[in-house]
Amino acid sequence: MPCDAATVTTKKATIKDVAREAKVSVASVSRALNGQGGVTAETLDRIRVAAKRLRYIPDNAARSLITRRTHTIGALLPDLYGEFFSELIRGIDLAARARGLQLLVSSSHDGVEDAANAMRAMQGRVDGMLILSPWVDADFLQANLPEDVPTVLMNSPLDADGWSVLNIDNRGGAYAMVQHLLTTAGHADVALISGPGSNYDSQQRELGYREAMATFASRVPLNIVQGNFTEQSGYEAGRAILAQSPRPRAVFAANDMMALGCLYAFKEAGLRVPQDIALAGFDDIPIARYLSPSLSTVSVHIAELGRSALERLAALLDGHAQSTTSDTLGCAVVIRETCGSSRDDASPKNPYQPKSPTDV
Amino acid sequence: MPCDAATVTTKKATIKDVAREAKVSVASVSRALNGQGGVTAETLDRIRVAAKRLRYIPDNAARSLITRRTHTIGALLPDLYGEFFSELIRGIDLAARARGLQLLVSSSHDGVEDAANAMRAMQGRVDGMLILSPWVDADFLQANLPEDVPTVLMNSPLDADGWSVLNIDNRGGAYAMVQHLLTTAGHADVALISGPGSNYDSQQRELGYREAMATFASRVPLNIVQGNFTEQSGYEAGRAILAQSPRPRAVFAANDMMALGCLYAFKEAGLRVPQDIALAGFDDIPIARYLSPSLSTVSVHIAELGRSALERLAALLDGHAQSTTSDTLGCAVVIRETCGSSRDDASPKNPYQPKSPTDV
DNA sequence: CTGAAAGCGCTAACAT
DNA sequence: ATGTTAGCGCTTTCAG
Repeated sequence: MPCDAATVTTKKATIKDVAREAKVSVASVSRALNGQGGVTAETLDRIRVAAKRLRYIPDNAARSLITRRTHTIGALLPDLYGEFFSELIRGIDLAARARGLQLLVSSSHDGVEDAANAMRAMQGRVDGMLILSPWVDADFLQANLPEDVPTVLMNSPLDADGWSVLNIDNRGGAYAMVQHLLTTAGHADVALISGPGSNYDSQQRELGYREAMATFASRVPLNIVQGNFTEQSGYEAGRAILAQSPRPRAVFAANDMMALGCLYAFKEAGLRVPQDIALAGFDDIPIARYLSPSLSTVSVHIAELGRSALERLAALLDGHAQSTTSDTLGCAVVIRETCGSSRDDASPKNPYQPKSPTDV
Repeated sequence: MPCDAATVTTKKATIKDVAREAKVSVASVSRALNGQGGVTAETLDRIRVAAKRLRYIPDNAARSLITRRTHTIGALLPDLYGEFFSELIRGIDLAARARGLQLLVSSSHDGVEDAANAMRAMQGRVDGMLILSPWVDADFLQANLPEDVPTVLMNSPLDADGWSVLNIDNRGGAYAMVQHLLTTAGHADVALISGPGSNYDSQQRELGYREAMATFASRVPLNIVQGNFTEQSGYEAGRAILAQSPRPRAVFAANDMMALGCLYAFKEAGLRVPQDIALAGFDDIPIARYLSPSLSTVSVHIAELGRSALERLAALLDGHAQSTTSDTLGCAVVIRETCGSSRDDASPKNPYQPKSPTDV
C-alpha cells in the first residue's frame, strides 16, 4: 500500500483528523464537505486540501445513523433467469445511479420464509424497497415489511389500496397477439397453450386470450391446452393439439419456451409453420429470433420495468405520496415468421444488426 | 398499518425501548440478543418477549458504526449481458446468503471514471469487494481502492503480488477445443476468428488456439481472422474464410456470437456444417444448443465463478490472508453437432429435458 | 449476572 | 462564519 502523504497513518481518517489538519472545527468540515455553505471560500479550500491529503472519506454508517438516510434501495427478487434478471437489474441500477442511490440486491429466493428473511435483513440498510416476488402478497407485507419503508411492488397481483404496484400488461399483450392472429393474419381459430394456473402472468395472459377470442372469434369455441411454461410441456401440448380432429389454424403459447417445444412437435410431425399451422409465443427471449422459422412473440420491456419502478420509488422517497397507485407497462407484439402474417415478406432478412457482445 | 401490540408507537423501537420494557439495561439487551451469553435464561426470555412485542430490529447503521462491520460485500461489475450477468449474480448471491452477507451491486459501468465513482460510493458500506471490470487494473486499484478493503478480482489480467484474483481458464478451454477439432474430430487445420485485441478473454483464447496449433498441427500455418465478438463480425469473418483458397476444414470462433454469424455465412454459401466445414464457439450461450446444427462450444461455469469469488472474499474477511493468490476456474468442452466429431451420433437427440421456466 | 458509562464518526442545533 | 455540544442506536469495557 502506498503511503506517500505526509500525515497518513495506517488508520482511516475521520472528520476529526481533517478538522485538526485544517485547523477548524469538525462542524466546519462537515458543512464544507456537504456544500451547505456557511464557510469562507478560503476555509473551504483549506478543508478540501486537508481532506484530500488525508484521503478522507465520510463514514456512511455514522452519517446514516444521524440523517436516517442510507441512500440505498433494496431489491427483493425471486430466482430469476437469464435475460429477464439482467435486464431488470440493469434498468434499476441505471436509474438508481442517476439518482445517486445504491442497490442492495437479494435474489434467488426459494420460498416465503427465505423472502421474509431477506426482507428483514434489509431493515435499516435501505431507504426503500423494490419487490418482485411470487411469495409476496398483502399478508406477507403486513407481516414482514418494516414500518414506513416505502415500497414498490413489481408484477404483483396486489391491488389493495396504499400499495404502489407496477405491472406488465400481460393481458393486453396476449390480447393484441391473439387479435393479430385472428384478424391481420386471418387465422380462423387460435388455440392457447396456457401456463401454470398458479402463476399470475399465466392467468393474465390467458385472460387476454379469452377476451380477444370473445371479441374477434366469438362463435369459435375456446381451445385451451394446459402447459406449465416449460419447453417439455410445450412439446406435449403441441402433440396434443396435433391430435385434435379439426386441427386449429393457429396456436398461441403463453410463453416462448413452450412455443419452442411446440414448434419441435410440429416440425417432428412434418408440418410447415406457418403454412400448415401458425404459432406465437410470449416474452421475446433472445432465442426467438434465431429459430427457423423465427418466432412471433410479445416483447416485454423489462429494463423499462426496472427503471420505472425505481423512479416510482424515488418519488415515494421524496414524499410524493400520490405514487401509491397501480400502473401498467405496455408490451409490444413482435411479428416474425411463425405467425404467418401474409403481408410482410419484403425485406431479404438481414439478421446482422450489430449487437452488443455477450462477453465481458 | 396494523398496531395490535400494546406499547407500539409510531416510531421504530430502539434498544432502549426494549430495555425499559424488559426492565433491564441496554447492555443486557445487547448481550441477550447477540447470543453472547452472560444472561440468565430467565432474563433472556423476558428480553426476547419484549423485543418481539416492540417489533424491535437492531439498527444496522448504529451497529456497523461500532463493530466496523457491515456484513455487506460490494460487487463492481461492468455492463454485462444476459445469462452471464444473471448467473454471476446468482452464484455470488447464493454464496453470500449462505454466509449471512448482503450484496451491494453496482453494474453497468461505462468507463474508468464511472467505475471509480461507483467504487468510492461503496466506501464504508461494504466489508469487502468483488470486482469484475475491464477498467480495473493495478493503477486503478492503487488509486481508488480504499485502504484495507479486502478485494477479489474476477477475470482480471492482474497478476501482481498481493491481489486475490480468480480467472476463467479461457486459454485452457480454447486449447482443449482446438485440440478436439484437430485430433478427435480429425480436422487437418483450424482457422481462428479472434475477438477484439484489447479484450483479455480474447487474448487468452487466441493464446490457447496458438498453443494447441503448435502442439497438434505444428506445420500447419496459423490462420487468424480478426473479429470483435459481435455476430456481424463473425458473419464477415465467415465470408472472409470462405474466400480463402484452400479453405480450412474447421473454424474456431472466439465466442458464440461470432460463431453464430459465421454459421449464417456458411449456410448462405450453401455449405454443409460440419460435413463441408466444421465450426466451434466459446461461451455456450443458451442459443447454442438450439441452432441447427447445434453449436459445439466451450462452456464456462459462471455461477461457479461468482460462488468461488465470494468464498475467497469471505476467507479474506476471516483473515485467511493466504487467499491473496491467483487461481483459475476450468471450462468444459461441449461437443454438439457443428464440430463434426464423427463418433457420437447414437442418441436420438431429445432436446426436452425439463428446464426452469424463463418467466417470473 | 447485570448496569453504568464511554464512545464509534457524523450532523445539527445552538452559541459565539 | 465558525466553534461547542448533544446526541443518532448500538456494543463494550469496567465496576459492582
